[in-house]
Amino acid sequence: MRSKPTLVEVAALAGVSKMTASRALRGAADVSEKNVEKVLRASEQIGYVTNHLATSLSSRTTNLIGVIVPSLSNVVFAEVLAGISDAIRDSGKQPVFGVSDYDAEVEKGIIRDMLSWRPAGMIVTGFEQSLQSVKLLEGAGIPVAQIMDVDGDVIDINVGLSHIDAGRGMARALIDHGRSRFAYIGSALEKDIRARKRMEGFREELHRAGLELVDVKTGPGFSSLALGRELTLQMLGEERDIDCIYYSNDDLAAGGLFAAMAAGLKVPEDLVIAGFNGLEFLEGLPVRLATTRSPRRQIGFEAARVLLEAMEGALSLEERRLIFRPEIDLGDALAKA
Amino acid sequence: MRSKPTLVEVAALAGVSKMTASRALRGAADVSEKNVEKVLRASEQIGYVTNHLATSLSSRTTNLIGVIVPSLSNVVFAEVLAGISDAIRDSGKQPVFGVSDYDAEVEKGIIRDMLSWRPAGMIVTGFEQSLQSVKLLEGAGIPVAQIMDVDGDVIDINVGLSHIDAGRGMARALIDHGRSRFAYIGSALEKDIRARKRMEGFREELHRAGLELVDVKTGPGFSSLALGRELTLQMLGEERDIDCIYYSNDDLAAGGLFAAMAAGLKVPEDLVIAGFNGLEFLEGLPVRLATTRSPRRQIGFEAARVLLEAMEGALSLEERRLIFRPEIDLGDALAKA
DNA sequence: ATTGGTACCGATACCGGTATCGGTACCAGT
DNA sequence: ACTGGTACCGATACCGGTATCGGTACCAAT
Repeated sequence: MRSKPTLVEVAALAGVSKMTASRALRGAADVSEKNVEKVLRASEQIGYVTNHLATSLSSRTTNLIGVIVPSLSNVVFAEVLAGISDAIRDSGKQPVFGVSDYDAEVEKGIIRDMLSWRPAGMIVTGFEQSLQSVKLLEGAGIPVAQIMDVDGDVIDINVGLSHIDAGRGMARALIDHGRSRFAYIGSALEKDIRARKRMEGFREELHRAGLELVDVKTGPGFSSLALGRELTLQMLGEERDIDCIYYSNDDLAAGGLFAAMAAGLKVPEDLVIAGFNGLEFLEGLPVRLATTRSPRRQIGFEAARVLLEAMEGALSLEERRLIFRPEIDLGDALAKA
Repeated sequence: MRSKPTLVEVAALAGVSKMTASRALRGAADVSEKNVEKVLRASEQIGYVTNHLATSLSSRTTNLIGVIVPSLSNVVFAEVLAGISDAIRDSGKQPVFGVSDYDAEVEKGIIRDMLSWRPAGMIVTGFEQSLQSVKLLEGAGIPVAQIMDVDGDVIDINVGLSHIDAGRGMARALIDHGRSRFAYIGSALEKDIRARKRMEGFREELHRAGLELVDVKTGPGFSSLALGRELTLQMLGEERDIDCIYYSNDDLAAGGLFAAMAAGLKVPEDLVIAGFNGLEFLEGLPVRLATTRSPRRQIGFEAARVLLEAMEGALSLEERRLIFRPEIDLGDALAKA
């Protein structure tokens, strides 16, 4: 099988040196119009595709940006990735995605793999990197952004929101709304550290108000409607007279809504249901649930933007931190306060 | 900034030639135990990370597999990617993801970018590649898998299901179930070719039974609960006495369910709602909707598996085709037939 | 005619690895 | 002592580009 054409072949066809061909293809200066023309035509004709391996090795820079998220089955991260893509669209940079599955060991492997391609920058989720991962990232000599969370030790760049605050804020809002018998339902808290932080913030704020969680139920696996429904049915069956349930996310909360409906409860009158994320699908539900809108797309966008800037010139410490304030929305509960 | 350590530095520290260091690190033969030991220790000590750019350029092979999906906000593709990851986990290969946003031009750009890294194989979604894309892929001299769909011109490897058949099958099942006044609700049909194929298969089968679509509504954007709800409310408002709506996917269908509930209709007794995909979240809904289960994770897995095999040895034509039969599930409608 | 500047071009030396091939050392067999 | 085989090692030549630097041609100014 004939292998792919190389630059020398293009150059030969165009009747110039490979150096001139290289310049022409890159749109560099110091090439005559005529030759640019010839090279482009030659390149087109034999279907030349640049070999980035050689380019990057030679120039000692790549256009790669490594991005690691914990999951893709969660739309949240799809939106983060979309934000990142938006931000780097016209930069000539190229994102490379990896999924860690909420596992620090897996993440370490991905980081190693990615660094072996000498990316120009890295974006990782949260602060749960293993010590080795941190060392790898620090040693890479490239800008590194940690996103989504802000409660942790920053390696270099940090863009996100405080999940502890998010939990506190929701608790505050719900207390102000007049609720008093709170419960919590979550899943995979051992892995989803940010969900746990929200729960802890929530509990803390309750505590400050002299309240506590009447009941807590957690289940295996990640956010799923069915699990939320299941756990909620169980909880409601125990007749603890709960008037508000905080869920670790919107998916579980929606499942909770169906459970409440099945149990004949009015939402939000009898039971306020609060989730987290502010996912779009909430708008299609029969009831507007309470939630905290996380600016996930923006987080992706801004993280990538700052990363690009950091790749250009030096940024000050505060330019490397971006903290978003999550927006609390009580949904239908607000109207009926 | 000191740049990353190279192989020669490892070799120097270990007191061997870089060739020996190279062999030791790769676990190749022809190196004494003693030297392997020394090299490994030296490598560890200075934190050596192999430079894949050089490795791949030199060896003229990469461990990269390019994967292009149209969207990530659709869980379906997240699951496809998960299947692919599973399949190549222990192969030493590394997936690289790209998102085309259902745009053939964007896809072409991504294909170019990916090919410039000389991947060992490519996986693309559907058959909607531009002519240029096809030429690029064919010229790359690597195995190429087209997934999800099977109704089209195959470049090399094909793993998926027939969406036309899926549409036909659902129509057949619903007719057999006793429904007769059908409507269709979909979104972004101009871009989502597979959804359109399902619709056409559906319509065709109705036609064969002497029936037709009483109403068709489509909206902008992609699958969303809110849109499904909206369009369904509109449709129900027109009082066309519809007893079954086929949606382009489960998300819209779920929105349709809420609309039906809001309109006081009993599902599935008064109105059968049918979607597509068999997403997990259906299990959390108050009613089991009708749907077609697409084996998306398997498709990803098998496509990657066949791709890997194709990279090893030659595969016969039929080994390069895998057609899954979608499984139709009428949900609660079945019980109440 | 000489000088200086500008525009353009190509030879050469890498980038950081691996393929290849020709040693050297050492031991077994005769 | 000589031969042949095995185990191990390193020099060298690439892979396919780009950085660098030193030309050459040509024109304007002196």
